[in-house]
Amino acid sequence: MADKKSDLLQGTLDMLILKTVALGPIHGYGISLRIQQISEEVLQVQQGSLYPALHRLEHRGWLTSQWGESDNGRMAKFYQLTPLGETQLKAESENWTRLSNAVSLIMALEGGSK
Amino acid sequence: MADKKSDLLQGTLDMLILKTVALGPIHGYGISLRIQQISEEVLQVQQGSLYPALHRLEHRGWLTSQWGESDNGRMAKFYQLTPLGETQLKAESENWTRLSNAVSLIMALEGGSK
DNA sequence: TACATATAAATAGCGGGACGATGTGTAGAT
DNA sequence: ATCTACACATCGTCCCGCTATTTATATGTA
Repeated sequence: MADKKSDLLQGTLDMLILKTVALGPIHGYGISLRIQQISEEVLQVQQGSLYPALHRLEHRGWLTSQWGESDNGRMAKFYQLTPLGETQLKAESENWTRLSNAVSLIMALEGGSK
Repeated sequence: MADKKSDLLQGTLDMLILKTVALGPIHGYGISLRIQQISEEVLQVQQGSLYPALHRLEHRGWLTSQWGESDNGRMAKFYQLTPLGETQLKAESENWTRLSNAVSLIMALEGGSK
């Protein structure tokens, strides 16, 4: 209610996933752990956000998947980036830089109160 | 379709409005112009996003408004920040810094494609 | 043995919010 | 007379992240 801080910046999840997968094939659960670790526990990807997002990205042709075995011998679905996905990642990355810089321009202005 | 780049980073609109109003009383239409100008035409606030957001913020007690006369002698609703709004702006601003830095951590990683 | 925790995937339902489309009205410029 | 800019507003849609829940296996521990 009122202020409900999200664990993510809305709209960045797809990009974060693509970027993480771009580092090398990895399964879904691993993606969420990696994002959390690299962001120093700031970003947290809920499973209810993660899996729908993965299906979305696969459905759009940015990712492909195949079942394999994880480190501890469990079945897991491994994702990897398609060429299309690479293009998309680049586009989203540039868009992020553009927009976040623009936001910073506003937020850096002097004059809080009065 | 497929890629539909937004004019904003989702979730930042409230903060941008609060920040813009914090610079001094200003009317709605003026807010959208200011954000556009300061961001060097990168950020564009659609009217269909702007006015609902203003009402939302006012309803939450972060802004107050009163009718007045704009520069060119037209009627316009001028908004100003409440103390509560100031607190909120500060909170959202800090959250933005925290999250956007975290996103940058991920995006700055080496290794795009193998 | 039983239980808890971590790993791993998935879906359903909800709610917020940004957008496009549309509507109203005035003032100034061509 | 018409077009553009100014100024406010609402409606419907769609996207997407969250909570909650389910299913299942492996490891560790009491």
